[in-house]
Amino acid sequence: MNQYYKKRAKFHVAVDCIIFGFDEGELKLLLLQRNFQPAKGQWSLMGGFAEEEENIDDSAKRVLNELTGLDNVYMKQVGTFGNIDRDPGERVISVVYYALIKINEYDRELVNKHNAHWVKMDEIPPLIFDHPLMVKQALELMQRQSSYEPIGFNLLPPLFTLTQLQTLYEAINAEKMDKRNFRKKVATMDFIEKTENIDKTNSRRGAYLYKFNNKVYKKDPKFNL
Amino acid sequence: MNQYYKKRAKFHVAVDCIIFGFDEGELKLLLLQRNFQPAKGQWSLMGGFAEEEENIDDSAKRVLNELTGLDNVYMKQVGTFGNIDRDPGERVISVVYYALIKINEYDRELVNKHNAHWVKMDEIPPLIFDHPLMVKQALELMQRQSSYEPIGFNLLPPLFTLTQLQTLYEAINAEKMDKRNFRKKVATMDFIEKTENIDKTNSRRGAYLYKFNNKVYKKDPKFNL
DNA sequence: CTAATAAGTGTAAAACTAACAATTATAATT
DNA sequence: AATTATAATTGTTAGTTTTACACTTATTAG
Repeated sequence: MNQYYKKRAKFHVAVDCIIFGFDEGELKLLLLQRNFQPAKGQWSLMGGFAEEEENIDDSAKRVLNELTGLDNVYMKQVGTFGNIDRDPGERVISVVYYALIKINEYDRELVNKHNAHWVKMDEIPPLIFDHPLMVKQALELMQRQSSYEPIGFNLLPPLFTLTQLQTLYEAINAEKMDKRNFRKKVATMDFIEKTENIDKTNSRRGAYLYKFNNKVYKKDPKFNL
Repeated sequence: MNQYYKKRAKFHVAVDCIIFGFDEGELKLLLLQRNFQPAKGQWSLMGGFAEEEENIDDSAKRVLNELTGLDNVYMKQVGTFGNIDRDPGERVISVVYYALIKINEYDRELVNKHNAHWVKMDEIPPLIFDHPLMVKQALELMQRQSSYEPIGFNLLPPLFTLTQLQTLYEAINAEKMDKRNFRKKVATMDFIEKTENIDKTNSRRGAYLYKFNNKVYKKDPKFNL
């Protein structure tokens, strides 16, 4: 070990994940009702400790994968929570990420094993430690980013109707939008492409399915909703 | 120590500061030409290790104070950089903050002692480790935040002219603005208050000095420039 | 064939943004 | 005392974007 670093304090470092999903027209979080210590029985975010030979971003991916079985998930760092007493057990510095997942794709067995549940944003139970603050900051960050980057599509299936897309953004921002104005705006974004496919799940008439074309987006990456 | 945490890896945790200042119509960073190991002689951000009994936010404040002598400085966490090899000496996880300081108020002796220098944003020398990425992210975050929160005033003296204010925002966003449009917008923000004081530093005629009234802002916190 | 339902569509007023140049107040110079 | 130089201050118009608002269409279940 280099002389220089020798007598510096070292810290436990954890990652915590705010896992967003979109289902039944509502934004939801995947939360644990902890079936393990510490704080067994209480509600918390999914988390885990960083490991010796692992980039922190990879720790977050690993922890998310442990719960959902998913890879290649959109994740974004929210920030780091480093107050001395944030974990009453011992000092732990936590790096927080939010994840956007397609709610049909996760591994139900794993989720059951961890005793995790999807909870609507407005029905979040009391959470341990500073997890409520983490959720608040993650939501605010996600709301802001979703307005100028096309990250919302990570919450939708590959093909989606315009009604689904609008409902998603209404859920994210917790406010209704005008249907005609919304569709006018979408029509200006040529990376949101109409397909020939029609979804008849929600109407007799059926609705055209659209897809997000990332290649087209990258040519002229402007987005706002 | 709690049984639960026992065999977890522990990490060195550092903070690094991107210190913004505004001087001579330009945005600048306070950077170290390191007169200490490691990487002595090279340019870097001001940084330091987190201590055992210290919130991470307070570590950042302490490190900033060690260099500038300043307290009560506006600081914002940019994010945490946790790749295994980001510090070639040994693994160090770094929590990055940006700070906005009034460029007349810092302690010149301390700054000299650390061999720190103000560098224009477009003349930043090569920096060690992942510090260039940190600077890039800090600048982007600060630019975005400065557009919707009144943080720019932290870079100005308590009394400032509209020309100064405009030049500041032009420096932050690296783009010219129209003087009349800028002033029209400022006129709509009643928390930017005209005083009776006049500054004759830059013109024979003199320019009215304005101040930012945070109390008024808090009543109706909307800002965009 | 009727009823029910979600999908799909256009227009006009209002608000905001962007582009543009002359006048004013003052101090230094002649 | 008059002239000059300089930054500060001030409005208008055209263009663009945003908002508000309601009917028609396609389809299937009954």
